[in-house]
Amino acid sequence: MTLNTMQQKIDLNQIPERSLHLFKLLVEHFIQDGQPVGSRTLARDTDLELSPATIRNVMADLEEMGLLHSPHTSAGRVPTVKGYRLFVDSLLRVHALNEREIEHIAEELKSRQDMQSLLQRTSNMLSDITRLAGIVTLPRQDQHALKHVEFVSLSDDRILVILVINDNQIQNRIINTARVYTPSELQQASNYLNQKFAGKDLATIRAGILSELKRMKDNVSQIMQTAIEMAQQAFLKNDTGDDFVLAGQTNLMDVAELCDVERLKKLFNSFNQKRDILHLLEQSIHARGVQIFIGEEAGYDVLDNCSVVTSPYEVDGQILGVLGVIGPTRMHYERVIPIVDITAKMLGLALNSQN
Amino acid sequence: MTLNTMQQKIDLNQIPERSLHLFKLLVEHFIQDGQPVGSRTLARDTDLELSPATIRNVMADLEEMGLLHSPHTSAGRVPTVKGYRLFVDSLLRVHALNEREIEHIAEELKSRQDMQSLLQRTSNMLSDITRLAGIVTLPRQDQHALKHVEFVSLSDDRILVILVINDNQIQNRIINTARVYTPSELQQASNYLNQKFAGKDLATIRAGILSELKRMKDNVSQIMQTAIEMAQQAFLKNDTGDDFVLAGQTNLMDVAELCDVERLKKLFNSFNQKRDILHLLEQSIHARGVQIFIGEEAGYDVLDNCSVVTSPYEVDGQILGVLGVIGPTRMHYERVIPIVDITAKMLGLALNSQN
DNA sequence: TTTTGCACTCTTACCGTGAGAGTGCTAAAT
DNA sequence: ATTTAGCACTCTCACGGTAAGAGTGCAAAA
Repeated sequence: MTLNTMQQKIDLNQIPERSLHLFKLLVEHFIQDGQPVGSRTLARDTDLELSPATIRNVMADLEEMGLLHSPHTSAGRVPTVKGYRLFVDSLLRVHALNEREIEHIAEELKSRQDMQSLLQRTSNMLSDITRLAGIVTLPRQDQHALKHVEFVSLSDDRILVILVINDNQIQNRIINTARVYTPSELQQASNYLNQKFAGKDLATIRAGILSELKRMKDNVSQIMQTAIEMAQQAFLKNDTGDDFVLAGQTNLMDVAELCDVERLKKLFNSFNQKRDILHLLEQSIHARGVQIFIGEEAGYDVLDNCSVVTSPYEVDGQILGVLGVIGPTRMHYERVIPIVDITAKMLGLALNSQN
Repeated sequence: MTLNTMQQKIDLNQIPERSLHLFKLLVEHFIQDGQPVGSRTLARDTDLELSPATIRNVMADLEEMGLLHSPHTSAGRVPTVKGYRLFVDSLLRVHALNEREIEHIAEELKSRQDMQSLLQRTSNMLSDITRLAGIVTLPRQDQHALKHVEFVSLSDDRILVILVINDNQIQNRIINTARVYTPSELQQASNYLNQKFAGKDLATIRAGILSELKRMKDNVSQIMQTAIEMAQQAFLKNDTGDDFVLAGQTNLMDVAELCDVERLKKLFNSFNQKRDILHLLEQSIHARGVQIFIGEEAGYDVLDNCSVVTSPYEVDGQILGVLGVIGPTRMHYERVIPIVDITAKMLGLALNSQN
């Protein structure tokens, strides 16, 4: 399996077979142990019978093309971002996971719980088996169907709204009201709303509420009026800010190239602010299959030296969200990619079986 | 305001006034800039007209008593854990917060929302104004009153249970059932349970359910049976593991004495596992007022070089949980202590006003 | 086109040195 | 009996020099 290219600046045919082979070897070597790779090492490791000098020439060419880089005169070479791109898009062959691993993932995801917990668990699992940071976005709820709405009076002017969305997502909100509502009013209101809106998606419901409000001037049953008053607040778009779950951040502290407190702090802060990471993830929500962001390619400089491997997850062909893994550019892509891929699929299945 | 002592190994009267004065000065100096403090510096900074040599003698005595420590021969002195203890318990005078600060805290806490969000917000605020890590435990729910229970059918064998506890805490659980329940069955069951158990605390309810189960053999109305079946699962004790909210961990990355990736990793991991931290916090749940844990005093070696300042928060005289701040032993106690103190009180007020 | 040989560069670890900071001790001063 | 001055001592830290090692690039030979 070879990944489809995202941006193809390099013409594969322009590069001799042998150079590509050596390049691939070099990247693999570097991913393995993080040290710049020199010509001697490479000569020893390949079955091509070549002298270090020849390999030096090849490496010089590759450097010219912008695929490699020397930290300094007498260090070996290290892949550039462009180099990683080429490697990942055209050279890498991922291993299929063995059955035991697949089994393990399936096992981990099959428990029957609400969606939030399931996603949390997925994130944990991703970080555990990759030893990197796992990330899973919560689904946008707009396009999903309301299953049930319920009101509970908390105090004179505070009402708890419970929205059940799509059979497995539960959302609680508290709304403040201008007057006291009796339990039976609330009961009737929720009956009315459930009858009218259950099964519709939230965006539609919001629109529906507005049109009801207009009609209300004319013929107003008391029940309807209460219901609509409630609903107006209850269905307000709320950006919880709680848009993804992250796990295993501490795994990143083991990675040598990120092992600088300043850098780590910036990275962790951007995890907390969520904004940048969210932007990045949104970019991949409509990609088919696994997508890979390398280093600051995407323009977020906190992600310097980091790669993000993502895949959307879906139920019934509808994309709900994105999951993936954040780690150093120097990660074992051939292992991480299929893990992300399979996990996304399994999560889709797990969510589907809940209906 | 002087804090009451927790363990008093040092007899204050055994130490000359002057030594105490110098000791206090030294600790304050060290807290200020983190460098070991030498005799010259101290001689310069005090208004006592003493030569460095005299001060050296005093310092030697203090070291003898185990209050100070020299990193090496020709460094200045640094407080030991025992030294901090003395400082915090007997020497420190905390500044009252100025009105602007109190105002700010009140402002931050007065929004009317559910308890979980309020606690999250409190934690954030603590970390923001102290520039350290803020922590707030979620209340143990056993002793609190059930306000309302509600069942929603999700699919044939899955039912959503919504528990409203104490007017402001909401808990969702999903339970699996052996057979299909109709909506009206669920409705009747919840009516029954609400009528029977609303206002009682969860522990009592669990006990009540057991005794109902026994009685059931005799006279069984269908409704009751359903209700008790549901309730049995619904009120199972669940340790969510989600027992405290932490904020501002990244603030700890600025602290020089923790600025070692290994150490930070251990610390963050213990935050994630929650167990140790929770144990520590539980120790202070029945203390009156602010309590301070210094370094590995409490036996958790991840907290080496860290102090934890806590205070329980309460509503109507009943302690709900604990909040506080985690930072380096070298923190500005005279500022942090009143912040934690006031925040706990304000949080109590904020929670109270919700009823 | 590939290889050999070689000079060159850069990093890293190691060592020795000297300045600076702070100590402890002894003897003198108050 | 304290306090102080004087002084030798110790330890850290920053600096510079050196030598080893790794890897390069280039020119000339194969």
